Amino acid sequence: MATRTDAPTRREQILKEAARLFAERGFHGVGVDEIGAAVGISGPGLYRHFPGKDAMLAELLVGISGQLLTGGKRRLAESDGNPGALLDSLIEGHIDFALDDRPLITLHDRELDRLRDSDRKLVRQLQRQYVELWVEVVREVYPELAEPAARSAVHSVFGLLNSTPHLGRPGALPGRAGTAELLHRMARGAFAAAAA
Amino acid sequence: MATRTDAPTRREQILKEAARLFAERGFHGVGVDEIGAAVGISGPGLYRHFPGKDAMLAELLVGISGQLLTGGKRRLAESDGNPGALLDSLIEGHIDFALDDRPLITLHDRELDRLRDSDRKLVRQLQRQYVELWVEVVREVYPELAEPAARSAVHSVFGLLNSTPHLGRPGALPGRAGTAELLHRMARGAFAAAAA
DNA sequence: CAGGGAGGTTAGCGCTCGTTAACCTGAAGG
DNA sequence: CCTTCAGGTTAACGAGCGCTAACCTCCCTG
Repeated sequence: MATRTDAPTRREQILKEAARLFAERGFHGVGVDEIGAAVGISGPGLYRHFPGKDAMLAELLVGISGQLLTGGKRRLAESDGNPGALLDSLIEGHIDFALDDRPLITLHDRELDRLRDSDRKLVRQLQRQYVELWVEVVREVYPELAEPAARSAVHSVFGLLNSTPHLGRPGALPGRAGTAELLHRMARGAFAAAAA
Repeated sequence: MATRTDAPTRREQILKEAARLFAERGFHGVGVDEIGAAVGISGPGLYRHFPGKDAMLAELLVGISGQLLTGGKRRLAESDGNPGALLDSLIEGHIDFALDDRPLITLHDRELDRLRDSDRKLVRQLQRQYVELWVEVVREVYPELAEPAARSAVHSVFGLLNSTPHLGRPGALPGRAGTAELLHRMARGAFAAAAA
């Protein structure tokens, strides 16, 4: 990913603050006035950048799902053919995302139902592709794992990795690197145990 | 747990349906008219049973946290001193709850912020006690695990076990027993890997 | 058999919130 | 220097929702 050095656009500011607020108090729990206030403009000014409140949520959720899938595909493409290393890479990518974008992770499985049908279908499709990518890799590493069990295991490991929002806010733990490593070990251990 | 044979009271019906609706569409996303309709009465009739919509959510969340903690304490009291068996018992109890009361599990970590301060504090306190109970048992089984890491591991395993709402709705997997066993193995494997 | 409470009903109030309308302003461009 | 337009502003509308008021109707009980 190219490192951004230029200042974020107003649109990006809005999306970031909206994500934070939606994660904190839920989509219906946040008013447009609050979102506006969070970026220094007031209420209806948002409508110069988005057609409506729903559109912000939609863009956030589609963006999340797309980013996860794109990252997964990139790691798959960069793989040297070692399934174990590829699974480690997928885990690492997911952990990075979960640790760096906690609000988005929270939204990801919490506000999907508030989307218009078309957007929801798109997000679901992206999510499914991401899961299937994992399932295939997991089954290469653990061939004795049947497909339904592998899919359940993947969903469960996502639950494990996505638990970061519930961890003490200011990394009261071993710090970011330590937390990442702990999560990584647990994910691997969970998969191994699933296949036992 | 004593098996209930008598019909559920109207109050219990309301709580059950409210839990389902809140889990599906969020607290703010559900109107009192819908909750009423779900139990065959209409809107304001609910106010014969609850002082308000907030009270329903509060009773649900306090009930969940209390049930989890009570169950955990009971298992602790019934333990024969074998920490490994006690941990298995805790895992089993949590899985039963996650599988049998999916909507409540969903609410548990999604709508806490909608509560009045006093209720939220109570729920948080119950949750904390439940976590600490697990942390102590985990550290007996894996003494090499430092306390912060153990607490993180417990939260992550909760995330793993609470992922059941994301699994295929009608147990498309190995069935309930198989799912429970898979989750159990993964939880154990995750703890073991955390301590490695 | 009167009376009262439990548990409903419908009408409607008041507030919040998403959205639109109308207007303003500063900076860029010919 | 005038125009244009991106990006704001405030006022206000309309819908939805939580909740209350007022009323109704069984059923139980003294």
